[in-house]
Amino acid sequence: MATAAVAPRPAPRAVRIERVGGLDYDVLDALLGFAIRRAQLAIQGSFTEATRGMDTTPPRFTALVVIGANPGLSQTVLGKVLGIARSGAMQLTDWFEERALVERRKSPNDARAWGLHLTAKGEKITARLKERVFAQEQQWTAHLSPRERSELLRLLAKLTG
Amino acid sequence: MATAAVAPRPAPRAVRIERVGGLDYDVLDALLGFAIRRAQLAIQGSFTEATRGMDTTPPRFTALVVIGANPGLSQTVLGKVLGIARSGAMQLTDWFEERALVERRKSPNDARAWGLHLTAKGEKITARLKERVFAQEQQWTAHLSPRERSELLRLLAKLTG
DNA sequence: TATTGTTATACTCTATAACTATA
DNA sequence: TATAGTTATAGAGTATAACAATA
Repeated sequence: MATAAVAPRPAPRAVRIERVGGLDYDVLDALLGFAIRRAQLAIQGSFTEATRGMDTTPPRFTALVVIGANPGLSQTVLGKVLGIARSGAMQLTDWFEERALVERRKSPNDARAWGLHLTAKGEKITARLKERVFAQEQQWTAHLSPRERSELLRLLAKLTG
Repeated sequence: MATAAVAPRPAPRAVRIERVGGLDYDVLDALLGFAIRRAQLAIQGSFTEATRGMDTTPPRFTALVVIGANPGLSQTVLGKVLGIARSGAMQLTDWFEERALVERRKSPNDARAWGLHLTAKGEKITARLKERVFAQEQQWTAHLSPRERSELLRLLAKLTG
């Protein structure tokens, strides 16, 4: 499908919300929602730094991992995993296919659906991404003891059911 | 500035990432980044439900609270609190001013800058939003014991430094 | 009828860059 | 020179709605 080389977009700047000194944050400091939002922006910044030059984003990473672990996945299910509409999952799949990371194959069970599969190149890149993302988590959670880290993971899982 | 009544946009659907049954999430389950992303989407969904009809979003809520607690705040500082560019803080301020929630007043110290202030209407709406958001947090964190909730808050704060 | 993938379209949020007026 | 606000423009990400093929 790719008719021309696609120029990788410039790396997005790492968003870092700094706490503004001398400012009254009022109720925000007591709200879990705000704390999670801050954490999300911070980790997204770390992710961007850790994967710089690899032209990826958190949803792309998630998609590659899930397709890798579930070969033959449909686009509809991919959308559900990511929490986006089918049309978005399709565009994402197009993006991967243009770069030869993912392949669409006819589903054996359902003639309407595609089954998604990583290509050899996709496997390699996914493996490299996993390494980087793990290293980044290591670094990002360096402030926490292993016990705190797993407790945080447990509490977040409990929260989202 | 408002020349015509502004139609409130339709309430955005509450995004809810459901865990897809029978799917292998591979390394994602061990990554704090993914857990936080899930939590962020979930709480954003709850926020949307809790404030339905009030035409707000998490950044808007944050802005109103911070302006309320720090009268005379400049747009530049507002942008820093939210982690967005100055131009974005300006558009947000325009949006508030069109709805008569926030007022720009000349800063006494710096003729270049505006000082932002809540109007009486803005105060009232901010107070109502705080109530709803608190009630939502209460409900959202019902799975957690008070100890777990404060531990989660502590760990997130430690994480983002 | 319902669902999969697709196309077309639109909108929100945010960024960057250049401009102005002050500092 | 640097900074606050502004303007213009652009892009990513995602949504909705309608359609064809298949279930």
